[in-house]
Amino acid sequence: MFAAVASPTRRRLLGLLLENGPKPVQELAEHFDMRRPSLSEHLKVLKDAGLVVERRAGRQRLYSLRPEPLREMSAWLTPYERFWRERLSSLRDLLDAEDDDLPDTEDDDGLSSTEDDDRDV
Amino acid sequence: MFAAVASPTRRRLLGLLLENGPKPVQELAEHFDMRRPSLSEHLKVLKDAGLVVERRAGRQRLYSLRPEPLREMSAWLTPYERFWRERLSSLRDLLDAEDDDLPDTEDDDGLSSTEDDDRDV
DNA sequence: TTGACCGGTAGGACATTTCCTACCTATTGT
DNA sequence: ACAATAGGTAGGAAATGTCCTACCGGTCAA
Repeated sequence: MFAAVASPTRRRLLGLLLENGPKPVQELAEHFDMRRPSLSEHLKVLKDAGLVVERRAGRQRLYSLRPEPLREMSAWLTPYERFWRERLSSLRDLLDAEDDDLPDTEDDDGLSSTEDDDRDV
Repeated sequence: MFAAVASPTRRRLLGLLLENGPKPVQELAEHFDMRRPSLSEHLKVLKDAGLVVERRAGRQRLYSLRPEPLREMSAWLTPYERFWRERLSSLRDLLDAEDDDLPDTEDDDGLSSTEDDDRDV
């Protein structure tokens, strides 16, 4: 599922379905500089990932968005969100960079290989 | 960046850095059934995506998590989150399935608000 | 029924990813 | 200086991904 969303083409596809609702393949293909069978393959990947469902309507297939699998991504993200909120990471990056600017032997710190200490900001 | 996170190996790597803090390559490699150079390549991908930073410490390189780029993923997710919360999609899936099985029973009409924008251009 | 249309499948070309084994440089301890 | 250690780089093999052109079956309209 992460792999399905990793493709810019497929993210765009999901975006179109999100904004415009269910659409047949042809109409989706108009938005891309790509032949229709390739789009069909991308849609198959999305379907296998459970991100779209296909519904037959006459001679066309309406594809529509099914965002549930994205909850998994949202859940995966959560602890990282917490991390970047707790640590104010951009500031921490700055401190790390300055730390990197002191290449001399820092014998006062000991350079413990097992743990990095949580230092506040 | 989406591509960087698409790999299970790299997600695991990020998870290790999240839980255990900065680590040298060797110690990370112990958790994988993979040779060290391959891990190095995965770390390079993560570094190019801005998801980790490398800090030289003697003869080892400490890799640490930099979660900021994940905000982009979180932002991308937002409208879909809204979508799945608004539409109670799992219920909708059930109704769609029954609708597909019994095409003549249209006793529900509360969820058909999106069907009108499916029109040719 | 015949043709036009929608869209999936086959399979081939090409690029990218992912793993490996060698090999290299930089650092550290003796 | 020398050997050992940490880890990146080269380049090749195999697997996957992404595009294409054909082609095929299903549906609608005359």
